[in-house]
Order: sequence, then C-alpha cells, then structure tokens
Amino acid sequence: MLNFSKKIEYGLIALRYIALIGDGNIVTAKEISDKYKISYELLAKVLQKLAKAGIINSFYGVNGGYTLAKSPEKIKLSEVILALEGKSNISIVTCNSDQPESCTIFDRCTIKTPLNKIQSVINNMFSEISISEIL
Amino acid sequence: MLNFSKKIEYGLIALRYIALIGDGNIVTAKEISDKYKISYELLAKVLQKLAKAGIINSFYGVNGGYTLAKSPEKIKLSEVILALEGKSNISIVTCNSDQPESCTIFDRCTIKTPLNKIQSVINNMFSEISISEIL
DNA sequence: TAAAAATGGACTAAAATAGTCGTATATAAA
DNA sequence: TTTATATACGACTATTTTAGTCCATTTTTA
Ligand code: SF4
Ligand code: SF4
Repeated sequence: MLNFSKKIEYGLIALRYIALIGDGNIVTAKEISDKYKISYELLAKVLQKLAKAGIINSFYGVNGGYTLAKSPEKIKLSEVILALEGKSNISIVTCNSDQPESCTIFDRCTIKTPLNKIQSVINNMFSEISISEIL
Repeated sequence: MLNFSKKIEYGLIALRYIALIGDGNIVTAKEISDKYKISYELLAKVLQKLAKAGIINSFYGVNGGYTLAKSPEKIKLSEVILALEGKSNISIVTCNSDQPESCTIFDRCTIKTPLNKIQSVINNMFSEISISEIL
C-alpha cells in the first residue's frame, strides 16, 4: 500500500549504477538492463524521464548513453519520484489539491485536512534524502 | 504511488466518527456509511477488521454497533494500517523480509538495503502518530 | 551508409484495489 | 418465541493501476 513502484526502484538502481560504475563515463540503458536483468524497454523509459527532468544527461548515437547531470548529493529522492511518477508531490491521499477528482466522498470527507500534516512530514523526508544515501 | 487505500481512509473516517460523535455511545456501521455515503459492505468489513484487531469493540444484535476500545491517543496509525492491510509494516519495497517473493531481480538489487533507512523513518512516524491527531 | 543508441506512442498483461452479494450468527425487544 | 436489527465472513466481480511489450522514429558515430 505504500510501495515504491518498479519505475522508482529501477530508477534508483540505474542512478546508483551511473553514479558508481559510470563515475563520469557514459553508461547505456542496455548495459544496466543486462546487468540487473531488468526489461530494457521499461528501463529505457525510466531513463528517458530522468533525462527529461534534467537529472541525467542523455547522448544519442553510437557511443551514446547517460551520465549524471549533477552530483549525487544534489539529486533528491523527491525529484526522482516527481520525474518518474509525474505527480507534484508524493500524496498520501488522491485528493490533495481541492478538486473532487475521483473520490466520491470528497465533500463529506473529514480526514483530508488533518492528513496533510502527515503529508508534510513525508514530503520533508523525501526532499532531504539524496540518492547519495543509496550509494 | 504512496496513497493510503480507501480501506484506511474509510477506517480513519469511521474511527474519527466513533470517537467524536459516538463519544462512548454505540455507533452502527450503517450510521457511518449513510453519513458519509460510503459503501456499507465495504465499511462493515473495515470495522470488522478494526474490531478483530482490538481497536474497537463490537456488539451484536439490535442495539449493537461499535465503540472505541481505547482512548484515541492510544490508537496509533501504525496499528490501524496493520489491522486493515494485514502487513507487519508499511513497506516501501515489496521484498523487505529476505525472500525473493515476487521481485525478479531480488538477488541483483542494490537498493533494498539502503532503502531500509527510509523505511524506518516512515515506520517511526506512523507509530508515533495517533488517531487523536485527526480529530 | 550501417550500426548503435536514445525517443516516444500505442498496446497488452498482470496485479492490486474497490466494491458487491449472499448467508450465517448473535441479541434485544415485542 | 418470533422478529427485526446488527455484526461476521467468505466468495465473487469490476475497476483501476502498474508492469511489461512492441514498433517505428530520430540522432550520431564510425
Ligand atoms: S476519502 Fe477523503 S482523504 Fe481519501 S480521497 Fe476521498 S476526500 Fe480525499
Ligand atoms: S527492485 Fe530491489 S527493492 Fe524493489 S522489490 Fe526488487 S529486490 Fe526489492
């Protein structure tokens, strides 16, 4: 119920690999997917999203691949999650903004406001933890 | 990706109702499901689980229903989650114990160990927060 | 130009969540 | 002792989310 998605797990594994093994050198998606036996297509998409978010640099063509765009200390877990899940925050409830969205009891719900406190504790944690802590 | 399930949300809403509106008096599942327009059957199961876990008392028969089994300060979010999800902890990754379970890259995964740090921060938070904080 | 790599959209499969249905059991009150 | 009301519980279905696949395109280097 509170699991990280595979996208995030694979993303973290990849970032770790690029940071540690790559260490400045270009690393390809294939290299990582082979190493960890992760679906190439899936991992490729994860890397594309990380590149789009400016977390890693991407290089086309024959000797192409990826490098980190900044030092591991500066890559926060929150931005990895944002890049891969596309949500503005890691929301404990689906109704965080103010639209009823999908929840049928939105206007009668009594817990969404107090739950924001827990939300901010989680947000703070994720924005403080950098991927250098998983190296 | 980190959402509480509806089970938990409904559980918290119900606990809040029993604590505040009930205030010692017996409250029925129907009363709560009517009030918030939550599926009766779904809510009933949630309440049954909370009762089984000793968080609320249940009373059969005509004037039956539920009351809190302890004071709101003593009902921790962690035990509500445990009661409703049946997992021993709120796990950020599916592989926390040591079995390969469902993950195909278990033995090659490099992040599960460092992720435990984040896990314990989350665990601590949930075992400190009581439902009195959502009243 | 050929090979190697990233990009990106559409699609399918699998798993988790949410919700429903039917029936049994217990209890209070009439 | 019957009836109405309430919890208990297992099996089932539907919906949504997540995971994974496929395929065609673009870019670059050798
Ligand atoms: S139940 Fe409440 S907290 Fe949960 S999604 Fe609905 S409005 Fe939000
Ligand atoms: S990818 Fe790693 S952390 Fe995630 S479930 Fe598999 S072994 Fe666990």
